[in-house]
Amino acid sequence: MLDARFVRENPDVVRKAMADRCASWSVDGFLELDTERRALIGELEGLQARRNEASKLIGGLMRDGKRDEAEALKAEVREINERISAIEAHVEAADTDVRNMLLTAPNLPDESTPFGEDETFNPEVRRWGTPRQFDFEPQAHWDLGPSLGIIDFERAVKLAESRFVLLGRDGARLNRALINFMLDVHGANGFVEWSPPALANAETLTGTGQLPKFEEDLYQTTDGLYLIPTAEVQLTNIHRDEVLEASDLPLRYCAYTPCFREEAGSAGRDTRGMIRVHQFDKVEMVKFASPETSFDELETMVAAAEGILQKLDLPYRVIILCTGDLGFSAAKTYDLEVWLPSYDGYKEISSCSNCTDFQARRAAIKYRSTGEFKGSRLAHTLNGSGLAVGRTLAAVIENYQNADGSISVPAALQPYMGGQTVIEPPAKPVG
RNA sequence: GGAGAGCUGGCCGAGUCGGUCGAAGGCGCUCGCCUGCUAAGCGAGUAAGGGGGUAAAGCCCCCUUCGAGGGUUCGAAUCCCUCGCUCUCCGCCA
Repeated sequence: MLDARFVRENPDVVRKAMADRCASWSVDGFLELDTERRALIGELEGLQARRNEASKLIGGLMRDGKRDEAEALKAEVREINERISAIEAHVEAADTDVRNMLLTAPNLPDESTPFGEDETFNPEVRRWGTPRQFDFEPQAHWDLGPSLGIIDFERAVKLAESRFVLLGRDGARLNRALINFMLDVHGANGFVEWSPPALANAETLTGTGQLPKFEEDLYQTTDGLYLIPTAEVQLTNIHRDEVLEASDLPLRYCAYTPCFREEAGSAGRDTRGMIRVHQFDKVEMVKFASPETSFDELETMVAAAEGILQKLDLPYRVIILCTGDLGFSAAKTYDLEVWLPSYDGYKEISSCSNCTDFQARRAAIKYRSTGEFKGSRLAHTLNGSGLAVGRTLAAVIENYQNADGSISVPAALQPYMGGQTVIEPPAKPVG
């Protein structure tokens, strides 16, 4: 959420930010609602002040036994109250209008976020590793997985519907190995591990920005809870309505959770394999930082995500999202894209963002510092995948495949696979 | 699911025959004093959100908030109703 006062005082800055984002949020529409709201509040508070004053007088008159004068005042206050309740309804409506509008405004891009209309303008920052040259025709994971008996798309449809995945045998074990490996690496880097609920309430999802604007992307339960689309939601909201100590910052958290997404509006995209599915595993990182250090923390968060890919020896590149491609809550975002032979290109596997005070304002996440400043300030929140496990699994399968249809287990994962070094094709066809 | 107790400021915790209570006291914190150092001690200050005033930092005025919402009243942390959450006991259960 943007600061209403900032929008009021810097309309041109916000206008430019929205234009850069190709967002349709109307600054003028907001200013109009905001002005109306403040006028109504002024009117209401004037009446309330008079009522409070009169009530105090009544108290004194009653004590002094001046009943008649008190009764006259009471009658006056009754009248004031009628006017107050009439205006209150208007103020409430104006409050709701302003808040709703503010809740649908995306974050302001940081000045270091490059301008661009869409993803084709995202500049590449760096590459790591070299895509492997195969001396045989490499298979896509959606072919290789089923033939190895470690991914079963057809039965997943039977169990749920399309865009779900059933992992089996060494596929399930490899998936679990990846989760444990990622958590261990992040833990060694100082990220505190959590295991949060997979369901979240509306307030939580509003705090991180999924609600109210993106409800159609979420699975909702019959009693009003939502399946989390990412652990970012829970990790960030851990400190909702809290005041942190500056000396504790930055806080570095991580968690493994399943993630659930409706993928509304992406019909026809990435239809094959486990790249875009309704449920996937992810290890997520979240940081709480002071405004002074948050952009440095973003760099080290990207490095932490890169560390996983490097240890797995998977080629990748880092891009920075331009203004037109930036997510709703983010001021600056780096994407990590892993090399996928089946796509003959790089595919997003991690997204690391600094949301500055945008989520903190929604979720009331503050920090205080004795001596440095009075009161409390909004913290900055950051989040990043470290990494999307399903896509990592697909990348491992494709990049580590051998001519005989087997898969080598990356060295970093072997300790998590009981020392196993290769996943072999089954002796007889998988049934 | 049944019964009971509770939900107050950064934290703990007073506060019910409704008024001067945004709220005693304590802890913590800030500033100052004192003390070879430290600890202890002394004094003052210290909730959040919103609206307005001032050129502006400071500052000043006002409104709202004692789990949430509604009601009674001139006036509610205090009375009534509904809901949520926490705790204890019972039942059930991975």
